[in-house]
Amino acid sequence: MDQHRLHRAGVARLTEARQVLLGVVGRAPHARRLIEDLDRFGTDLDAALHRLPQPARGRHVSADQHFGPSRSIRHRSIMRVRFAPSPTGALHVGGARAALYNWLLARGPGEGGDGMPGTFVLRIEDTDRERSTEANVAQILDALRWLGLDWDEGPISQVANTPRHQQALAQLLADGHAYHSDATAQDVKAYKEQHGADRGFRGTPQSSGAVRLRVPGQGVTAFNDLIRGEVSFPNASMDDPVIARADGTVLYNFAVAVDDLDARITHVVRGEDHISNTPKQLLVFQALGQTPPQYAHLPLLHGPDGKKLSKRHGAASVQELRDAGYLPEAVDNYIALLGTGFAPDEEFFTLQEMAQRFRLERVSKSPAVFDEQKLRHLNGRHLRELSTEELTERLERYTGRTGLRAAVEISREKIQTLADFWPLAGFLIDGPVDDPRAFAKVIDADGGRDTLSAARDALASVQEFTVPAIEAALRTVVERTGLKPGQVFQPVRVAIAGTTISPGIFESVALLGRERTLALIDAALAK
RNA sequence: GCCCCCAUGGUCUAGUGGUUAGGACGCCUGCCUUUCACGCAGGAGAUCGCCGGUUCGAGCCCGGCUGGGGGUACCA
Repeated sequence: MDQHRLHRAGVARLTEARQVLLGVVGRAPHARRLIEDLDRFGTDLDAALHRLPQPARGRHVSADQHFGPSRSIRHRSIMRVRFAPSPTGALHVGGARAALYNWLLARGPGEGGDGMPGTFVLRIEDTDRERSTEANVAQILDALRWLGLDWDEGPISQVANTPRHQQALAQLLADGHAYHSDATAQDVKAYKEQHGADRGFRGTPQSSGAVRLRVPGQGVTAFNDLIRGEVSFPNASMDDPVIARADGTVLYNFAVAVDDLDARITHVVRGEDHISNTPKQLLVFQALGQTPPQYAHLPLLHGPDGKKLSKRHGAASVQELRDAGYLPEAVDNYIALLGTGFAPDEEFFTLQEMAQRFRLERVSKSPAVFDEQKLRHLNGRHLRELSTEELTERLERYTGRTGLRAAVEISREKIQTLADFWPLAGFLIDGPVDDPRAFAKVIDADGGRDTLSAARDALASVQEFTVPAIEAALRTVVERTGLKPGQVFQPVRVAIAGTTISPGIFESVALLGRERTLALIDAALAK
């Protein structure tokens, strides 16, 4: 269709196409060749257009092996996406975001807004049998559930698909798309020293050894990344990748392609660290004679040092975030924000709202730095959205304590994470904490004890021990002494909480009750 | 080294040819006030990485450069 349009446009457009080529692919060798072709064929549109690949996304071009979005895929069926973590460790926030984006895609209004629900497939990439563990699998599933990211199919174990992998491998071996080779890493290195660093390794077929995929000597392997646009790799610079070990077990780049094919995945959305794996997988699809899915590579998440986020940057796993008292709602909201905007002037969203608004093509191309401060802020907002019942439940689960409801009620406006609760309100349940500095500064200070005992007397004579009555009594002390409110309230606070941080003082006193409050004040005065 | 990707205040983003470059986090000031937090009202902070080009006009288009990142495994 695009070719026809070009046809109609005539020769004049050829010059423009040349310009586009120059702009888009720059000085890549294959672009040079294409441009030369265009120049050589001049007005021979048919010949030139034959070489001119399908424009994708309006004006991107590619050459040779092109795997762009084809209309047949786009409109053929519902979107099938997958998240495929390898169980070699806990679920990282980077992985969590990849899972989230896939989930948003599947739960969203559908590609092109056709309203069709998508399917979210969960696959466990466990072909690295050295490092994969069952415990990690369990932990990853647990983290996904906690985040509220439910899947429609799976978890599928990649190793369970071994027979199919073997069958596909045999096929490639039989039709010459792959060959055995016992070349070692040293052999590859030596090959490059001899042929040049930008020369991909090409082995010679042998009767046994690992299996390598044949990469074409010429041309490029390109694809239209849904986030980045055209991405292309010169075939000549790619090594023939090893797709199966000498013992016959398959490797990642081969297994992924076969599994994505079998699961009829339509969109592969994953981290940018996979971008250079894509041509290898594309070549597997091609060797198998199959149409590949569309790809979208997410920018990586960085730590404050600008490097790929990892354990050394602190709370980098979902479990750690949970332990730090963050809410799944906030974690989802925050990591979704790291990479795309949902609205020009608002950032607070629920999963459902994000699913409605999420657009793959709007995802940022540049890496984002994980900023815990902002997560805290968002967490506070989500926390305040919760009903007191719900928040109490979560807090009781988090602290392992019960009977927190009343304390939660008077603390909820003052905490940003679940972890903030106990340091603020724990004294209401377990009694005052020990903070000698606060005691010295507030009670041992000039007049501290006098004020405190005046406050004690006032509280002792309150008729009904309610918040308004308590407040009235203490304010009377303020008036009578001529002190500032804080000078009266702080000693009481330190007496009952042990420290200067607590929920509202009247509320705290009321919750503790007269007996306990007076006892605590007496104890403080006696200290 | 080689292949690939990226580039708007400290951080996350909006902005696709004409804007005083918008919002959020953080920071600062004031209000509220009982500590903390919330809320409200203000403020500081960006030569839109640099240099060219196209254009009457460029953060937006093109090229080069620089910088950053990813990959470079018989790991995933």
